[in-house]
Amino acid sequence: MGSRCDSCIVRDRALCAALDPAALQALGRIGVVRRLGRGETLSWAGDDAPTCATLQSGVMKLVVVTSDGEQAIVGMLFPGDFIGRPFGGVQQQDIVALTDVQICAFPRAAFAATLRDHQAMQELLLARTMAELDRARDWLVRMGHARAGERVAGFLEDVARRLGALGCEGPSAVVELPLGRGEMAELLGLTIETVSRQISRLKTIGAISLQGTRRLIVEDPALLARAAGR
Amino acid sequence: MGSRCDSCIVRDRALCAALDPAALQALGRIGVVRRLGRGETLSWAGDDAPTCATLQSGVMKLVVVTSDGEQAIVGMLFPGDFIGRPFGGVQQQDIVALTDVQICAFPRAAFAATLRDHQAMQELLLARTMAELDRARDWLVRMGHARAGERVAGFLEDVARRLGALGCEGPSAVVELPLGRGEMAELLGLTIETVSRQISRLKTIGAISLQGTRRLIVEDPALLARAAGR
DNA sequence: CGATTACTTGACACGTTTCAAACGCAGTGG
DNA sequence: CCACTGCGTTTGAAACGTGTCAAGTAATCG
Repeated sequence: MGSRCDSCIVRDRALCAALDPAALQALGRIGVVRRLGRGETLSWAGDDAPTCATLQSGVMKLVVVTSDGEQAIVGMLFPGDFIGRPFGGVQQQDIVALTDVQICAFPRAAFAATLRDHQAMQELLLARTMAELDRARDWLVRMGHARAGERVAGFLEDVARRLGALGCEGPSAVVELPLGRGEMAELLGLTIETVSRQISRLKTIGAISLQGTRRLIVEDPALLARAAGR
Repeated sequence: MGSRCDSCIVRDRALCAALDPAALQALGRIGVVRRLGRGETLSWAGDDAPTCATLQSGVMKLVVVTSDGEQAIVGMLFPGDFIGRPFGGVQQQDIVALTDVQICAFPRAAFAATLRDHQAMQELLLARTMAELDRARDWLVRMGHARAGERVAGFLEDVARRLGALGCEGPSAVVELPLGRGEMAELLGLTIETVSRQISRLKTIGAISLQGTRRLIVEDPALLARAAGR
């Protein structure tokens, strides 16, 4: 374990450590900081997506509209994550800010050129994309085999960890949930009502508590993990 | 085992078209053909996976063992698909042959070196990995929001298409299913019984018929697509 | 403060799982 | 050739969990 795990700081450090300064400088020259407010859409599914970017702060979601008109969230982006298709291909999802976010945007052609000049960066991007694939497959297992209670508990655990609040300072942790109940339902393939019921259940067994509806306190991480089926 | 392979990825048209002959020659020099029988495991989850490979013929599955001891199939590999982690990272799934298969295996270090020498190949691999990610996310939507009937119909449609039998010759098509009912259940997050019932239902409405239990005939592709919810 | 939105809780219907049994087919030995 | 056995598949009945519909409560914003 060690220091603050998995938070954006360490992720950035991993990126920095793996890259030589020249590569970072090259990126800096073509990058532009952009801010989006909560709810704003960075790009739409089917767009030619002329920009790539890295997420610097905040949380975003990847959304697809299903054939029956419902929205399904197929992924979340946390600080340090990469956005875009440097070598072509169409982004299949809308990318929407769940909180106020700050990104560093790169024109696609320029970003691709920078990748070509800096092997290590391209290799890192490939390794990350494969890691993302593993994460998507983990969710696939969850969606296929986990009951509602396990999905909700697993999601809360995941968010707490990826926002850096879990496993860092003592037994309990506080997180501001980036998603409302409806969005959790879209992500987990459940209904709002079921999500709400499962959260209530986690409260009654003492795994978590809430301040308002969005501030989550993980009272008993072990209990939460067990509810998630791990 | 296995012999030299001069045209390891010839079956992969897209790859060939995108790559210059020098890159293909370079791959041919380091690649070795291997065959696996149905049921054999190429590599286990957690292995350091010292080889990369492309699948030349047959079908393979990616399997994870869940915490409760069940197996879940999180992906399938068809001819032309890539296997492995050229730049490190641990393969998180078992890779098992569903049929007799033929692969072209590359030592990881040598494959990585070849990628470094041939930019276009590495870019292609990245693009493919991102496409694979999209496919995993499509399944994620299915697993989250589709009913049992839609999952089964969607799966059959997908297999028929990826094995090249659909959309090629007229209205009906014949496919040898690479998975038994139990494996379909593992893939779709259902039980054997439910899969069986849904297949029976697709027969009664005339979308498909069966010869034995594994030879599938798509009688009405449009009807099958509608049952899949598209 | 009221209006609007988001969340929670309850009762019932529906679909999937679970448990159980029957069926069909391939391989084996009488 | 047939009965027997083992395995995968199909079918049936009941239990369970989640979705649906409806109402009530808490939070947010003007």
